[in-house]
Amino acid sequence: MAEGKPHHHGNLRAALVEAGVALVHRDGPDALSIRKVAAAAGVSHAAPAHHFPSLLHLRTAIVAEGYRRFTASMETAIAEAPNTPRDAALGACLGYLRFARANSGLFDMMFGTTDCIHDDPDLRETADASYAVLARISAPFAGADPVDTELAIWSMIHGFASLAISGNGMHDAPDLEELFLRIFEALDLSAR
Amino acid sequence: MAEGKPHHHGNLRAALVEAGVALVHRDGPDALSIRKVAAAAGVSHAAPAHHFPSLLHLRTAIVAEGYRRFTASMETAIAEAPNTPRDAALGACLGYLRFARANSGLFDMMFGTTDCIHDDPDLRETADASYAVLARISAPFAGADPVDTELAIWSMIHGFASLAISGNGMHDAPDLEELFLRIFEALDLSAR
DNA sequence: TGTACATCAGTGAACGCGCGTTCACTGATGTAC
DNA sequence: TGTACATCAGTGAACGCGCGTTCACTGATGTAC
Repeated sequence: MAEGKPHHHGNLRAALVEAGVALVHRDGPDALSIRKVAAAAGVSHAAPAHHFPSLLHLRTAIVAEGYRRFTASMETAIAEAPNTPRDAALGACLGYLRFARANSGLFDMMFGTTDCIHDDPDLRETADASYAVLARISAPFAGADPVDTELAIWSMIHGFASLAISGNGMHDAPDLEELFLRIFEALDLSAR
Repeated sequence: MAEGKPHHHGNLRAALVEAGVALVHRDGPDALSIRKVAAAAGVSHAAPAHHFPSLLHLRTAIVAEGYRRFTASMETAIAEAPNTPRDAALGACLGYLRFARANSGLFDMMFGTTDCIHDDPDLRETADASYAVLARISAPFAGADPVDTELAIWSMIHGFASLAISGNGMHDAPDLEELFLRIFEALDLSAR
């Protein structure tokens, strides 16, 4: 009995984060509250205080979990098409886009103005892991300054994904991934 | 006396929008409330109800005002460098970036998950005017499908601006506009 | 094996706060006559 | 020019709500002996 249900609930902390992710998914970032999350996890509204000193801490943990899933989404898509550096870069972008579309509320918390504890070790670590994926797939195309290439690819997919989930500019696109493939062509990667 | 102070306050509606823009600028989109905006405009908290039936209406008016300033920012930057189609496109992007950096809260409301009355005629009109600027500067580079080119430029500058104001990826950049100039190079515009 | 105890996760009541909205009102404005 | 009146913007009190947080508590767990 070294693990699993060590006390009453059995890892309430993880259950709260999970409930928070679900709540943000359903009702958006602004709907997140300690009381709703506690209710969704089936505990009293005072219970979360034992795991998160404040709402800010809970939000931070949820955003960190977002980065974990974000990284996983990119890695999965990269693994599906690993043939060439270009395929890998495109794969990462498609993983990026899929995560944003499937988790728009979380995506908005991660990259919007929602404030978190930016010093939080877990948040730093999970966010850095996501950035590392982008740096890795950009490396083969690096010019004089690798950051330029990273930012070019990152800006393009981030902008596309953001616009897609906010409903701007692509109202009638039948297939967003197909559309992005064409947009991606406009990036002159090999020349750098 | 056909205009100016027609009744008590003298265009309280505009004053509330202005106060709302200032509040969002100082404290972010989540800080926006009818009561704070009324206080900032120097009226009682019940006064706004005569001009905005609900908070959603006020928010919508603020976002519409955001699009007005956004369009103006792009037009100003385009007018400063009108020599070539490429200069115009780059100018629009710099106007885009400057607006985002100077009005990050408003920018977030315009393109984030903040909900508005999307049917509102004023919002539709002001948002369409912004999109029209992007379509105009993209037109000279259009390939088979003009939307592809618009979206490529738009995704790139939108992503860059979003990442810049959220503090991701460009922590140590001394000059963001200079950095964007280099990123913009990666867009293969003439070839399309 | 049994007992006393420290630990700690979760409870439920209570707090004060800011919020959107409602409502009867006041008083200034502009107009009809 | 003066008077009665309709209009309407703004007031201040009141409402009910959901919120984060605090606090004394309960009761289960795990451990020392």
